[in-house]
Parts: sequence; C-alpha cells; structure tokens
Amino acid sequence: MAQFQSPRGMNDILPEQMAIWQQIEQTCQKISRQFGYEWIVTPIVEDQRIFSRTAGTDSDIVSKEMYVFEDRGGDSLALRPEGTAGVVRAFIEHGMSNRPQPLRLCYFGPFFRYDRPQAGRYRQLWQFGVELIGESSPIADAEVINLQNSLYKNLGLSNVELRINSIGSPESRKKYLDSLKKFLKPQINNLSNESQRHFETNPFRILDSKIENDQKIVSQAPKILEYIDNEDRGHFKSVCNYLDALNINYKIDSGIVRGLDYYTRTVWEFQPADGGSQSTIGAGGRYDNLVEILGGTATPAVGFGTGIERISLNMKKIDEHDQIQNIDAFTIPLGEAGAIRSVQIGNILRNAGFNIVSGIAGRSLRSQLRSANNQNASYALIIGDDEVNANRIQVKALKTEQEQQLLSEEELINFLNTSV
RNA sequence: GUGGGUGUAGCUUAGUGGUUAAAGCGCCUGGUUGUGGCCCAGGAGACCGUGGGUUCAAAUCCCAUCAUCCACCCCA
Repeated sequence: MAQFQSPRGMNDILPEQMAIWQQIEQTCQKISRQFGYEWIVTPIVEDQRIFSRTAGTDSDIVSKEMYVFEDRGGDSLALRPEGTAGVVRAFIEHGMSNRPQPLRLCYFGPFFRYDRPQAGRYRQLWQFGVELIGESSPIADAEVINLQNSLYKNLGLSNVELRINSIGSPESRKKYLDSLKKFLKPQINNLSNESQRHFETNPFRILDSKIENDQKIVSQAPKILEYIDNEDRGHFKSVCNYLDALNINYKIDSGIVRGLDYYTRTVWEFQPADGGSQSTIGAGGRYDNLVEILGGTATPAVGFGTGIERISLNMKKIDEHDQIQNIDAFTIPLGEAGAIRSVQIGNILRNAGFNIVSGIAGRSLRSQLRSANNQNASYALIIGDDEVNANRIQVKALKTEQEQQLLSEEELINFLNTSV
C-alpha cells in the first residue's frame, strides 16, 4: 500500500484515460467555436462571499459542501464550487458590459465540493460551462440549450434526455411559494424532517424531495407553471418553440428546481434515459439577477455547466477500449557513438513532423526491439556504431514483413513521409 | 452528515486457524557475436490497509481505525 494517496474524492487521470478525456475537451472547444463562444479562465479560488451571496447561504453547496479557508492575510477564500459566479465576477470587474452584447463566454476546469464521494460524484470535479450574458430573449436560452445538446450529440451520447421547467421571475415565484406553503401547511407534520426544515427556508426544495411520501403530497401541490406571470409564461413557451424548431426533444418537468438560488425563469437538466442516481450530466438555467447581486448593473444571462467525469462515464458505457498512441518510429541506440547519434536522429525526425520514442542506451538489441513492439511503433531505427561509421540507419518495419533497409538520413525522412 | 459492502504483488484474483503467502497478466533479464511479436527459462515485486486483542499458532477469528466502493442527502 502506497504511503500517500490522492485526497479523498480527488482522482488522478491516468494516461490510458486521457484519450476519452481529450476527446471531450476537444469537442468542447470545437462546439464552442462553432457557436462563437470565447474562452475565459478565472481563479480556482474566490472570495467566499462570491458564492455565498449568489448560490444562497441555505443551498447545500454553500452550507455544507464548500471548501473555505482563511489565507495568511486573513481573507476568507473558497475553492470554487461552480463556475458561473466567478465568470460573472470577472464580467463586472473588467467592465465587460461595454463589450458588444450579448457576451458569449465558456470555461473548462476543476471545481470543488466537500461531499461524500460515490459513483459519478467527486470532491474535485471538472466542468465545461458556457455563459451568454446580456440578453433576455428566449432565443438566448434556446441557443445555450442547443449548444449543450450539440456537445452531447457530437460525443455520441444519443440517449440523453432534456427536462426543462420555468421557475418564473422572483415576483411570480414569491406568489407561488406563498400558495405552496399554504397548501403544505396543513400537512406539514406528514412531511419528512428534511422537508419540514425546507418549509421555512426554501419550500421550493420540497418539490424535488426523493422521499416517497413527500412526493405523494407534492404531486397534489399547485404547479409553478400555473403561477408564473404572462411574461414568464410567454418566455417559456417561446423557448419551447425554438427547441421544437431545432428538433430538440424535451420533457417539461415541474420537479426541476435547481439547487442554486440565483436561477430565474428557464431551468433544465440533461440526463441519460437509463440513468439512476447521480446521473445528471449537465444542467443550466437563466440567471437574470446574478450580475446585480454581485454589484453590477442588472444584466440578464443564461448558461449551463456539464460534468466531464459524468460525460466520460456515459461514453465508457458506449465504447470501452483504450486508444493506443501512434508512434512512428522507435530509435534503438547501440554502443556509445550510436547513443549520441540516435538522440540527434530523434530530434531531426521530430522536427520533420514524426512521433519518435527514444530507446534507452545500454539495453540489448533484443530488449529494445521488444520495447519498440510493446509501444506499438511502426518502425525501429537501429543506430549502432556500424551505422554511425557508414552514416546510415537500419530501418526495420515492425508492423509489416517489409524487408529491412539501410538508409541515409535524407532517405529515411523520405521513406517515413511515404510510409506513415 | 447517515447506512451497507470490500481491503492479499502494478492489475485481476486464490488462499477461511498450522512450514519460507500462490497463480495469471504486466514489468525486467536471458535463450551465444547486433534483430521484435509466439514460445521457453530465470528474476524483481506483498511487513496480507493500520493498530490492538483472542490463541501454542492469525492473511484467516474479534474490536477499533483508516481507505475505498455503493446507496441516502444533495448535485455535475
């Protein structure tokens, strides 16, 4: 057993896992470029208040999952638990409201939540997210959902389901919450302890309770969509129309209420059709008040975040085998002159655009050929003192029965150009 | 924070009270002078998660602890 292990819930990504990881990252880059989103990198650490003010002090993320610490100067900092608040902070700090609106931003990086790890849930998790800031039109909501949907389609996740809801404006939501409380009050003693706690602080959360009896009670409760005002309803209807026009399937689900307080109007989640718990692979929503909450001028915005590990888990279900690296040639030094010459040849070939792994001088020819074969190289380049004296390189094909050749440096480059 | 399962070599596992803990895969070396894959031989690699207890004797039984996995809560 190793003396040290990675911190709980924080995992190494090993070389054999990188193929799928990079495929996801590159697809994020491709899709964001297709939609004209610009990349932004914000610090992994922020003033703790950035998150407590925006996500809500009663949210689980802030109340029990945030890594908070004091730095040596006494400032209270937090490892970022989510991406939107930091991006919005940067938006305000750098006066980005003076750039052409709407502003389209995206990010990719690690986030931290102090939670108990389990399948698909980690203390360090990676997310790709996009934010479309400065536009209130439903076409913006649809664009962001469309981008997210395209990402999954491009990655071959065909059976993901979109569930969508509107939680209205703060005003209409307040009206709704009043009548929800009125409805729940007579039955409050039948609710779970958790839900009873939420009754005072955030009755909204009772709606997505997983407890069966709570669900039974809630199923009779008034629905938010019946309470949101005409403008909210029109906005939601319009988002749905755009999705229809884009041929994006969705299910309206009044149980979708996100865990963060800053959402307004449209909220949604993507999850695999066969998913159990922990299966949501990405979720987003509109947040028209967030910029103002952080001290900027009121600016509407909409965005989503998606978990890279969860995408990866779902892709593994589809295609398990690892990709092996494509090595063009493996240099095999023999003797002292050969050792020097082989490192030179390696660089010459790399500069010519080939992928070259260097053999280790001092090992036998047999063992180096075995290594070359194990590493899936196409050619072995044997460079011993004989070859150095003759100013030639022995080229041995490892994947075909092609006859071994003795080539000059120039001939070798030409040969590789036509062969790999 | 709550509940359950599991900890033996790099990996997958065998071993359920009795010598020096075993195998497959992987790794390294070799199978005459400088030629891979298949095959063969050899080697390295494990304080059996950790600490305590029971016993003449513990990888094996008991307790604790840690880690990990799974579920709940919640979320990506």
